[in-house]
Amino acid sequence: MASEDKSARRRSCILASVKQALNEVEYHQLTVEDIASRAGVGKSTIYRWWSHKSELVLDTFKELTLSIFEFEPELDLEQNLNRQLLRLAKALDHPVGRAMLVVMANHRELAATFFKQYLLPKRVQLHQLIQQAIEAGELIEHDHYDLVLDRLYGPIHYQIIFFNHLPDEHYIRQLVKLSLDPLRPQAQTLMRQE
Amino acid sequence: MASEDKSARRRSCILASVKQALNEVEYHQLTVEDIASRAGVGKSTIYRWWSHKSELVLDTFKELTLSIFEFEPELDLEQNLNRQLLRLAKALDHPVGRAMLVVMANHRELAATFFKQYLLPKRVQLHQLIQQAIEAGELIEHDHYDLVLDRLYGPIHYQIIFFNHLPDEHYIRQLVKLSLDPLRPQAQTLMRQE
Amino acid sequence: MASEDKSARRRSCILASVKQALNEVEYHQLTVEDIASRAGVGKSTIYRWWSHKSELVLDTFKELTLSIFEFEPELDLEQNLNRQLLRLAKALDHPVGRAMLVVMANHRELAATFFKQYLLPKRVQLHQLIQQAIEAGELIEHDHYDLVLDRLYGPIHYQIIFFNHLPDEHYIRQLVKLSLDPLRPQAQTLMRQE
Amino acid sequence: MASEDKSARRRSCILASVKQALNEVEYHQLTVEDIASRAGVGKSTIYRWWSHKSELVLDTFKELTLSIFEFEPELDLEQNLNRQLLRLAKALDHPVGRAMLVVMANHRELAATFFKQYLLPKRVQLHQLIQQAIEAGELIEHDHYDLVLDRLYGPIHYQIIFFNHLPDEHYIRQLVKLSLDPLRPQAQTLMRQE
DNA sequence: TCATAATCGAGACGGTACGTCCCGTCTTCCT
DNA sequence: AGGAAGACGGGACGTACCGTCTCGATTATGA
Repeated sequence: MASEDKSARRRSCILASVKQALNEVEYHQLTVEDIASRAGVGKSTIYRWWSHKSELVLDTFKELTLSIFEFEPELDLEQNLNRQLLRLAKALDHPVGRAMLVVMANHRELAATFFKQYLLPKRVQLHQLIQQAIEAGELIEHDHYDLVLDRLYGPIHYQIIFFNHLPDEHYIRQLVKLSLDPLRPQAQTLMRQE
Repeated sequence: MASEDKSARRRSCILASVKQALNEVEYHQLTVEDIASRAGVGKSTIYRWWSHKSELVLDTFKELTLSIFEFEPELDLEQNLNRQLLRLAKALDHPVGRAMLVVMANHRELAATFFKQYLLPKRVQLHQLIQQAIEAGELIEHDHYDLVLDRLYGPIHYQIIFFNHLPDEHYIRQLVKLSLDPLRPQAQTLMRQE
Repeated sequence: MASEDKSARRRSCILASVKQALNEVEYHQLTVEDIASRAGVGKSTIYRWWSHKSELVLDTFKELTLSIFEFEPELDLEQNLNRQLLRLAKALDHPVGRAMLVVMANHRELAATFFKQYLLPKRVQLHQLIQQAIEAGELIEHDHYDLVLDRLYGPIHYQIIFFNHLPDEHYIRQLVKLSLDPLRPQAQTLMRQE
Repeated sequence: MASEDKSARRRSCILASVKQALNEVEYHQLTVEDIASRAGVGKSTIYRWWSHKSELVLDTFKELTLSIFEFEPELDLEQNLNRQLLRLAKALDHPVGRAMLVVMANHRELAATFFKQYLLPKRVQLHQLIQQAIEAGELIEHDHYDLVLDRLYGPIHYQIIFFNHLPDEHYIRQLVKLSLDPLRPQAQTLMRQE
């Protein structure tokens, strides 16, 4: 229906305005009024769909990153991890990602919901990929999956939040390598590498 | 001198009020006026010493954690790491730590200064400790110190910010073990453990 | 239109709150926040329409005195002057008038604008009335209109500001008489009166 | 005693600083701290002698005008009035005079005291001068002394406060003439003049 | 084809915290 | 011992946005 189209177009126009605004100012300088006027929309239209500024930002982040978390079946696990973590790092370092991190820090309840509904599933996908590799005999079994994943995700977030610095490709490749090598069947001679 | 004493007492009274207030509300509900009235102090006194609410929170975190980052010379590296990271985790999970994380996310410039002046030195200490272990032959040499440290610090911050969850002692011991084992001279049989 | 009505009602509600507040405290104790809460209105609503507390007070004085400066065509010049100056005196002695005088003294630029736009026109009206009397032959011509008017207005303001005292009807009648008598055609025997 | 000297010097230095400051800013921008630093004096020294900023300003006005209200016995009444009112007008138009007027408007109680103790005596002197002229047969008797005086003082204050304008010599001479002529024994032909 | 309803922009509103300013007091330290 | 220097508690200021609410103008529909 025409009106749904219009609604949808308006919605993405608003999210685009959030993105545009965040390219110019940080989250705590972001105003709903500014977003509304950029989108040529009334403030009430925004509050009809999002109950808070923070949710608006989370949704913008979602829209922006929906496409980047897909696995490439033609690539192997390591390559997929490299690709994925690099994309994640870039998304987090992007102004919208920064804003999302602010919201996560600011609003614990909102953060919990967003994490469970959006971020956690991505993590689960990755977990499953590793699980498949184990079943395929490419990786040995172990009993600290969470740690393995945290040691992939954690350093990247840490670099961005605390060093204020986007990890480069080399950093990420090394990170993935260090995480996977000990899990390989012939892991006896690891750490002699590079 | 008497006046310095008084000043110092007032200062710590204010910081204590911040801590107390953060035990009741989150950072974004924190009010300078509330802090002032808890401390029995005028708002202007606070703004005389701290230019923003955020700096006040960072200072409170500093005061709270000054004592926890000392190494125990009688313990070995692994034990020291365990002890230290557990304390760090607890500090970050504490309301004041949470607030500090919000400030870090919110104010990038302030965050950069705070990190360089306060957090980074702690990290450097830890780095030196590892370096000493290498020179003592307890650990082998390698060339990705940053990664090693990020893989200690990152997961802890990640757990707290995203899972909203204080890592327990077991998690941390495992984290440290996984980080150190590959660096030990007889690393051939690692990953068979527990 | 409904919205204009509402706006106007809110406006006069705010002005009424100013008046009410000034009945209890003097100008320098007057608080915008207090006015707002009396009017059941947010501080921002006040600042949306008036840029300073002082303008708010001037407007309150205007509203209060709009109706008192009309000439009564059935009365003669002297009676009109008596009536008018008495009303003026009462308005100035009223708490709102006092506050207006404070603002006039305090903010010279604001005072100039207010005087030109509001007070001066009233004075001009009075001047024209005198002029008409001259043309009607009731008063003789002369060449110091300003002085004549200043000698009517000046003493009243002076009494109120410096003697802190509302001139009574008798004072004003005498003031008017002394000002008009020398201007009457048969002025030869003046000052013998009363 | 030396210390009294010093005290007195400090006192007049403070008053001079008030005057200097008022040459640069209006009363409501005047700060005690600024005065203190101009005078090279601590704030507490000021508050030791004056309980409020407003009293300080009134005292400054006193000091500035002490000398201008003396009658010149060699001049006749009209000349003395001219001289005196011109000086008064200039004093009121001076920044310190303006500030005094603000204080008079702002603080009614303070104003009452100041008026009774300082301004009223001057007015009484003038009244006595007129009384002497009556007794000497130069002026006729009448029964509205207050009005006569108010019609001298009032217009001058009115011009300064409302027209924001220092009355010139001509204005004042005319004002005095119009006030005195009707009181002269041969007052029959007045108002024909100039 | 026109009334009638729904939708939306514009932006005013009550509210709250901000960070600033300056008051008049109080303390400290130097001379 | 007294005074400059200036920190202090207090409190109003005027600003900035929040999230809510009201109002017409603009569409979109159904009689």
